[in-house]
Amino acid sequence: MGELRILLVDDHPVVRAGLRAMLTEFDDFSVAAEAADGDAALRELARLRTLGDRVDVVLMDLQMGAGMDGVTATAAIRQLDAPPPVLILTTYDTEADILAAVEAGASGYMLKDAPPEQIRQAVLSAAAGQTALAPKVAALLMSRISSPETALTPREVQLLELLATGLTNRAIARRLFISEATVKTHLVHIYGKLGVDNRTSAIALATQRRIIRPPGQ
Amino acid sequence: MGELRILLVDDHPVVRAGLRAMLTEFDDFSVAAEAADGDAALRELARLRTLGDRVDVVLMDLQMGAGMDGVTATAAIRQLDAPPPVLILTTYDTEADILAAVEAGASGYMLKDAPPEQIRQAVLSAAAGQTALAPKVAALLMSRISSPETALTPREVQLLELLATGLTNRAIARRLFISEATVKTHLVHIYGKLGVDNRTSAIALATQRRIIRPPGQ
DNA sequence: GGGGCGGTCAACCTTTTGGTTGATCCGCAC
DNA sequence: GTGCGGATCAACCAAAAGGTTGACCGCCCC
Repeated sequence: MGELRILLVDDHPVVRAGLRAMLTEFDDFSVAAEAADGDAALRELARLRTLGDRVDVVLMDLQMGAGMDGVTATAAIRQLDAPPPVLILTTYDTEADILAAVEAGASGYMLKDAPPEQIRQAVLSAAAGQTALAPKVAALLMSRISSPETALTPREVQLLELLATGLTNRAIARRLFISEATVKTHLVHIYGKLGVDNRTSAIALATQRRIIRPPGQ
Repeated sequence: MGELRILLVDDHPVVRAGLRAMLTEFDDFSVAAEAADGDAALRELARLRTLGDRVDVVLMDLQMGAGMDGVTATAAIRQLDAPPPVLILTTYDTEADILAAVEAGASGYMLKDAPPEQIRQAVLSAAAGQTALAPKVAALLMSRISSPETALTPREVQLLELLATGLTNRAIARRLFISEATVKTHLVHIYGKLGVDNRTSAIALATQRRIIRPPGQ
């Protein structure tokens, strides 16, 4: 089938240059186009299609400084006719990121610290319509489906979000029109599920796991 | 003086490949060696020196998955005889990172989302013994010295970082080999400067103002 | 050598938070 | 209709955090 045509999506010029160098070192890949965010990726994809140009794999970062993020872009790409497979290549292996990416239709999830050969193999797998997961990612998914009892309820997540803005129990109670006692009850449940025993580590852990956004967007 | 010899230190093979490609595209730079963490960087530096090989600039990431982190490595390099200038190239522009790097003896602080030309210029400046700061970093430092009464001291920033990881006062005290009383004193000062009155809002505000990185990143 | 500042510590008190037990109400599933 | 889980609330106690006052030391600067 000749060389594989790749669309690189990453907001860092350094990373794009690295992927380009790494993939084209052996000549089974070529870079069809580059984009710095999701919007640009969609534009490039549309442009290439009108040119009759092929894209076999989209290599997509998740964290994009500005513009459309990787998950949204992935979902948008999968809405197209005969969409190319999207392989996520990112820095973080957090639960929420992975779940969101898979739900959006990604066909793989690799980490940037992977050795070049692993990344090349993943691109090949994606192009062949197979899925490719980094070992760490696969392990995390397995451990998660085996322990659903620690999932937070929507109300608990809402509490956690207010907690992270720095509100006291009383302030949270007023905000939600419930009593302080109820807030405390929710917090105890949250701490139990997260395996912590105070609000700051709850915030730290929930931020790490991408259950909530870091304070300040 | 011929081409500049550079030591690349970054835990991501992709990023190293990108920097290599980006810097050697025009032939005023050449890569003397690469390292995936601080320990390896020191080893490479020693090895190159015994070979009589020159290193004009060390290009260093701060967040290194395993091994010695960038700040520690920078400090160690600056302890050497006739140390090469160390240019930090990282993802985050938070006050804590910047202060720590400058204190460790870094001669510049660039962000990975910078355009290639800016990075090349920064490397040239560093090699010439000048300092090179990304515009965002420079702006942050300026705003800091223009309002010194509300500026946090390095020690206070350090406390704030530990605070954000979810540690209790006692745990912070043990970590820093000081008493709990001292921790509380620092916290009162921090709250006063930030205009808050509890630890969670201090974390929220400090994250928003990019004084510290969001927990777990 | 005096003054300011950052960092350290102690004692004391108030407020907030954490943890437990037990209870009511509601919606949904079997 | 019985049972279960989520959400609500109260009372109580223990622990942690917040706030104040005052103190000492080392360092740099004028």
